[in-house]
Amino acid sequence: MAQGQNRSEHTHGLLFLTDEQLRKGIEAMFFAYRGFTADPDRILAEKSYGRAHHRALHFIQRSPGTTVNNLLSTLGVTKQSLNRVLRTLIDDGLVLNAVGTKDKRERHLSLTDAGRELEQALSNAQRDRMRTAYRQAGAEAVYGFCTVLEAMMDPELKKHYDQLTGGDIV
Amino acid sequence: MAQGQNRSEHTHGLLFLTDEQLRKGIEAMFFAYRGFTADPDRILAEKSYGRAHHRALHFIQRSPGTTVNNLLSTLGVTKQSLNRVLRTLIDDGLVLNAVGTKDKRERHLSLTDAGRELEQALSNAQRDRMRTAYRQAGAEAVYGFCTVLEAMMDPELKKHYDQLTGGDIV
DNA sequence: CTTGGAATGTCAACAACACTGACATATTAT
DNA sequence: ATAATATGTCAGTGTTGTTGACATTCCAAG
Repeated sequence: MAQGQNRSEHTHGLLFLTDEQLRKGIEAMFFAYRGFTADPDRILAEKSYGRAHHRALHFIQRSPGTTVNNLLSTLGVTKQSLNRVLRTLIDDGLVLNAVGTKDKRERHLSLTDAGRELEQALSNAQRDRMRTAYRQAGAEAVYGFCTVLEAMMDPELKKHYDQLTGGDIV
Repeated sequence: MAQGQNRSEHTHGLLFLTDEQLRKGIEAMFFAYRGFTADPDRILAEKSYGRAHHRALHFIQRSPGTTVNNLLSTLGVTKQSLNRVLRTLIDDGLVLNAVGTKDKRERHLSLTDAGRELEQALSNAQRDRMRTAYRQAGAEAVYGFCTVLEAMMDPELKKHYDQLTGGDIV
């Protein structure tokens, strides 16, 4: 692994980046994302749910009472696509769909106890891998990890990210 | 962003990681991966190709003359799924399929000039974003980024990654 | 109060990309 | 000769995304 030897060098304060280094980063993203989703995917397969269900559960847990429209722009899919997933989650008693009190057009989404339970199981599996990777890599690496990822986001998505994370807790 | 203030602390040499920090990493992966694929996706949409075509082109470019079986285990899909994609790429004249000289059962895959051209276009788009993110984040961050991603990979996939990248060039 | 637009839900059709299972064909290894 | 390997293909299925169209409900502005 040649720890620390081959770190990228500065040239006039600008990073000198070879195609090789960039391709390595691209492949790292590809292979890591597979690992990132592998554990929850196994749980989901048992319950015949998919990754889309996981994402919905995750962001509803993260912002209880959120509206459909808000969830739509966070996930970046069409309402038809989200609705299919949401329909099964509501029918299966994992998600609650409450008509807004102030604006009765809006539906406020939240998790039921069963929903929280599944979300926890999925989240635990994913966080376990994350924790292991973080510990293996060390605090400095984790800081760099988040910094690069944030710089890779589309500005529009970065807004959602910042709103969710508070934009401060590394 | 509170640079450097809230970095994770050590406790007896072990990272102390809150659920919040882990969830933040999870969301960073989600939003960043969207950005990661956004630029090539736009090019692919024009040519009515998909992400699967991009992945095939990428890894064939990376290991010219690779066999179908090798590509299969790198991509982690079924041969039927890969074949569908490969079929169109061969028919469209982007990929060459050569019978093996030593073992005639094997097919060795490589890119044609047209294939190299498209791969370059896709790769450029993806590397541009990567380069911008890298420069924005700095050398230390890039090093940490790769380290965490590598720690997140499944061991089986890590092998492919190491083989491709030489496992040394950060 | 009527009208326009916003938020939501739903129907239908379609495409990409993954899966399983089964089967065929060379070719190599035993 | 037989078994195993590498590849290709057919058929069917499921998840997740897309468009387009249309209905409902409700808020807000004229």
